[in-house]
Amino acid sequence: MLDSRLTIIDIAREAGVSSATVSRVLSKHPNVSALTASRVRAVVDKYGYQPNSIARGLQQRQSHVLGIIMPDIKHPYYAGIFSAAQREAEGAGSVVQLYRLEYNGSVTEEFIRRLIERRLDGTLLTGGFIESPNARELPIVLDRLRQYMPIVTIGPEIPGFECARVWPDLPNGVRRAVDLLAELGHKRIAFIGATTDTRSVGEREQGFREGCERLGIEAILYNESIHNPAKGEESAVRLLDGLPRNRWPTAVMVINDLMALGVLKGLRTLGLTVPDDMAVVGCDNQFFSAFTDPPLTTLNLNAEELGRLAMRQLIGGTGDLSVNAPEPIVVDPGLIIRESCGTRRRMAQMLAAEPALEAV
Amino acid sequence: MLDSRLTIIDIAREAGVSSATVSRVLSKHPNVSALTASRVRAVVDKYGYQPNSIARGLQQRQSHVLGIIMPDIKHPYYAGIFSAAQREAEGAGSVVQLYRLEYNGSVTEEFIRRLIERRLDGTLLTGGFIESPNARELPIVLDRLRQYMPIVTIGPEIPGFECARVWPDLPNGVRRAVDLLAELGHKRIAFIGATTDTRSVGEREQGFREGCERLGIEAILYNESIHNPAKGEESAVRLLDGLPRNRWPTAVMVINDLMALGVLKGLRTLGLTVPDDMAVVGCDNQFFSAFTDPPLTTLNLNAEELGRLAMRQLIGGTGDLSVNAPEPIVVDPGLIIRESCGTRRRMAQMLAAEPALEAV
DNA sequence: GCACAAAGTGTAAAGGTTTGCAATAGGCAT
DNA sequence: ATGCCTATTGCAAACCTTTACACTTTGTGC
Repeated sequence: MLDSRLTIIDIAREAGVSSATVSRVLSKHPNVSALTASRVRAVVDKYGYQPNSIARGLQQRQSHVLGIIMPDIKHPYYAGIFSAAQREAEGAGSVVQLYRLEYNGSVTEEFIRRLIERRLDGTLLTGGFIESPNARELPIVLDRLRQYMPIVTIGPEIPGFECARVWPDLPNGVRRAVDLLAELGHKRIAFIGATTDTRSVGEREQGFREGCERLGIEAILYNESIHNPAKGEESAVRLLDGLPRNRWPTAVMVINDLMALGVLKGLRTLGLTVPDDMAVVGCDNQFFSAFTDPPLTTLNLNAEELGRLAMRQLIGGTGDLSVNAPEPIVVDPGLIIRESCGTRRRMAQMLAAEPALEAV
Repeated sequence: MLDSRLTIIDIAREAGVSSATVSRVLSKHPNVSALTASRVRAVVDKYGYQPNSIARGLQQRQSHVLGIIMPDIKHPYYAGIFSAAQREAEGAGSVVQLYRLEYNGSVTEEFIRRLIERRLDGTLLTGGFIESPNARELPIVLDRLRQYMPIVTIGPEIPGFECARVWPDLPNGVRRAVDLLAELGHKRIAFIGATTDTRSVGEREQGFREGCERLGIEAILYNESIHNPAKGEESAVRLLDGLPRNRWPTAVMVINDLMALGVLKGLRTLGLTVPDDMAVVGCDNQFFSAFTDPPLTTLNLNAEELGRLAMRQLIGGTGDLSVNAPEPIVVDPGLIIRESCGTRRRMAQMLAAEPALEAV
């Protein structure tokens, strides 16, 4: 770890100029003669000198580092956001740091302390913790954070805290899925995975209720706050076991694809065929969803689009305190129609009628 | 963004002490009286002062930032590594930054420049780009990077570059899977997804060959360098189409679970039943793998374990240039036996015989 | 009372850049 | 020649901490 100690002053001395000049050469400042520039660059190359971005950060009072707060990078939804956000930041010459905050965690003073300390240029915030309906002190803590850096969130509005925001319009997406099922002739639809824990789940449920109500469809809500395959399997079985045969739904919407995977398995063990005995619609469009048996109709939340747009806002300075919170950017989930929801023929008709639907 | 300008000197003035004392209070230096400490802390709290870690980093010549270089955070394997590494770093008071480097990218001067500039405390390196057999200049570039910071890699050895390393022992894992298939009576096994692109694939293939050879099993290699579900489906069909019925394998190993998902689908469309007509074994143990139809027998690469161990090395300073490269830490992939490889009865016997096998 | 140690605190330098301002030099019109 | 303008460069302060060193108190053992 030798030449890491090489400073701009060493380069300046060697090139016979002042450190100011070297700095100007390196940051492509116009006011420097071509001759000097080339001489400086030669010395820089000769020693392989790399400017110290920490010192630069101190001087410029910006770190070119952006923080991303999310619960679980292993979840493909968050991974998609993170990936796209990182790419966007990279394009702007910045780098991203991940700050993990568990699903059920809360944004404490101590937590934001870590962010402030780092003097980040901004923070992108997403995950269940900003959706908890009983996070009373959340707006206060976030206000404090905002004194130090711009904030952009991905998700539903945080009551009492206005900021730049990108919003996946889940109510609309789910409503659209309900529309599809109605078109396919379903009159009684179940919703698996309802919970009051987080608002983005609440939004799906809300979209479901509204969609059903509007079309006069009987809505059956099945509560389950853990949304994994195992619980999906269990839920499917319990839901149907708990109903007399003549009250069974003919279609189920599942809160996410992971859980839908389990639902498919549960239905299979009950001897039901999807979609003939029961249509299934998921939510998330995970990469395995096109390869379930049968392939899963689902909502595409456009995680990468969300991440890209949010990061773009952050970099563009829209998250700045001094600017009034702009209207949220709405990202409409696309409905991805595969086989789990009904016949190919019907699909083809739908696609012809509404080109907005995506088929994959 | 007001009080972000508050410095340690302001606090010192307000508390009637010197900045040195404030610094000592904040970094819990012992030589400071309880009285002074409490007075300083009161002022700190009153103004909500947060030390500037950039200035600290400059002074201490360490950033408490660690870099992670990997191709694709959306891939669950890398997400697992990243997640565990982040957690480990967080525990040590550091933070991680993601530097993306595409699967087929190469570690250029320009790329490491970005890392050096940031004065990271260390780098964790993993992904296909360090496995490319024709990356001639890789050791040179990495040597340069190492002059600035410790490096730990996850994966096979990089020829010509010694460093701390965590290695998922794929040959052994695959060999073990072959053993299992042999035990189950298979005499002809295909391997789908062979390629010469990256060495970690090569390692799997090598393990497969060796395993088969040792047991006198006929090995059929099917080359395909793209490892996604669609290619899996196609590969399964082509493999079997290309062989006379009496030369068909009775089992296939697939390079990863994602591709195996497609293989399952391909076999289904061919009218074959898994595992009765054809046993299938994947590799990765992705979270959907327990919910395919039938559930997939697979190798668990222990991504999180890999990430944790690598980061621990990095933090522990084992990646330091001055230390000779230690023996690599070997992580043995666990064989996860589900239904896609054969009968439950046989499984139970296996499990009883070798407790090292994991069942999920 | 004295020598000495220990504890607590302050001073100032250092860490590596960037940048406002001043200085210099050269070009050009007068 | 003179004065002015512009292009180029250097000087030095500022960014905000940490820490080696020095100094002052206070306490202890004799």
